[in-house]
Amino acid sequence: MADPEKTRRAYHHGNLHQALLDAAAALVAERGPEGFSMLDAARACGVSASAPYKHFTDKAALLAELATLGGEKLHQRMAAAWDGGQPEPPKAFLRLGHAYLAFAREEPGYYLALFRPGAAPAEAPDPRTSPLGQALASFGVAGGAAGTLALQIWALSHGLASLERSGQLPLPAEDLIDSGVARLLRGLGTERPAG
Amino acid sequence: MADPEKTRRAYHHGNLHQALLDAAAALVAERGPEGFSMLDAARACGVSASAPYKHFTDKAALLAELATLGGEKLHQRMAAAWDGGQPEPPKAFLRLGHAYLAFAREEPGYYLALFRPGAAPAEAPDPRTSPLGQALASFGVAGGAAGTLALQIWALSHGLASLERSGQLPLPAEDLIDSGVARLLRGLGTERPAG
DNA sequence: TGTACATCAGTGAACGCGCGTTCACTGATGTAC
DNA sequence: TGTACATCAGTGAACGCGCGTTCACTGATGTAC
Repeated sequence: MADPEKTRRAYHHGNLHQALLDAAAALVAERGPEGFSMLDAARACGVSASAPYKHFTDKAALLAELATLGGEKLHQRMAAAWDGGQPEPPKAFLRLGHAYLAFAREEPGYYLALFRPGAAPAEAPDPRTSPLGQALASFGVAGGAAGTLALQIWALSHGLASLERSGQLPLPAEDLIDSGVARLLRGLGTERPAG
Repeated sequence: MADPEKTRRAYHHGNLHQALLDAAAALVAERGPEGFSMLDAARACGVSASAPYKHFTDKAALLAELATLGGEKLHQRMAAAWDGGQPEPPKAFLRLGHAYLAFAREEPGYYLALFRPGAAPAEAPDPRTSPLGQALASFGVAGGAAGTLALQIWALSHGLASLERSGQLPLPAEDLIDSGVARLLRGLGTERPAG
């Protein structure tokens, strides 16, 4: 809500652009990606209904920027969690899953905007530069198996985050992702080549 | 659109109730759970704007019934796919995952209504009577492991269906769920008891 | 330091629109006798 | 079979509302000299 670092730049409102994004994220978190209005966002910033149009051409443009920022935030969290695989890849791998869950939990507005139905997520990130891709590579998983395993881990994380959000997980998501990723990795290890 | 079996009962409109649900499912599939309006649904049925209120007290009531029906449809598909584990559990297990994906694909309106953010999904179904619970039991998976594995498979299926819906799956969801479930099962098999 | 000017973030009134919902009504159907 | 009546699904006009967006404006800030 109050970011003292930024209020210093008090030109007129200050950073209405960022304030609107923050307000929109909060509203999306509360009421879903379609349940927010430009007027709500303006009100939350203490600004007139037309002010947002000085910063976003459109409601759609605001939502799109929210999604873009969400993608960046998620990537940053994942990269920080992987941290080059320190101190050892298995530990870092577990941090990756936790980072995904934490993002969905702590930034629900950005998370929902990013995965809102109909949001084109720019392009799929290059798996080799993504934290998950690096993690798998450092485990010696390569080729087709790396691709399928990465997608399965992603889907598992995403599914757990979604089910947790809708209150349908009777067990802690962290435990489930830890043991799930471990099972996927161990299952891959004992795979017959022709499977 | 035209279900000849049902048009026979042509009392006034016929089955406006069901027609409205069908129309709403189609609209939700197109524009998301919040992107549909009662007027759209009424228009799609060729009926005045106030007619729906003879069948649903509310827009929320219509959405809630859509979600309830979605839950039943999903359960029916899963039960039919499991089919008592015939002809052998591993084969039937694969059908389970495919049934989940098929539901999300073929009934997107019901699927989205069922998992819409903020939709309270009645109560969680009893795992022992759910097709997934039966399947795990017939594999000899029981106790804590059955619970975590069931949730992991559910999350994996749900995540894959979601990612496919938003066009982020570069590989066929069926292949990923088959190999993912196999890996989870194999990984569970080689688990140390203390893990 | 002081003045003149350009910039541009924010105002507030206004618009047209579609929505959810209500209400008194109409007219087709089903039922009792 | 025929008549009288109750039921209730659907009508259409109307309401108040919040929304997205526009537009001419104002007034604070930054810049040039």
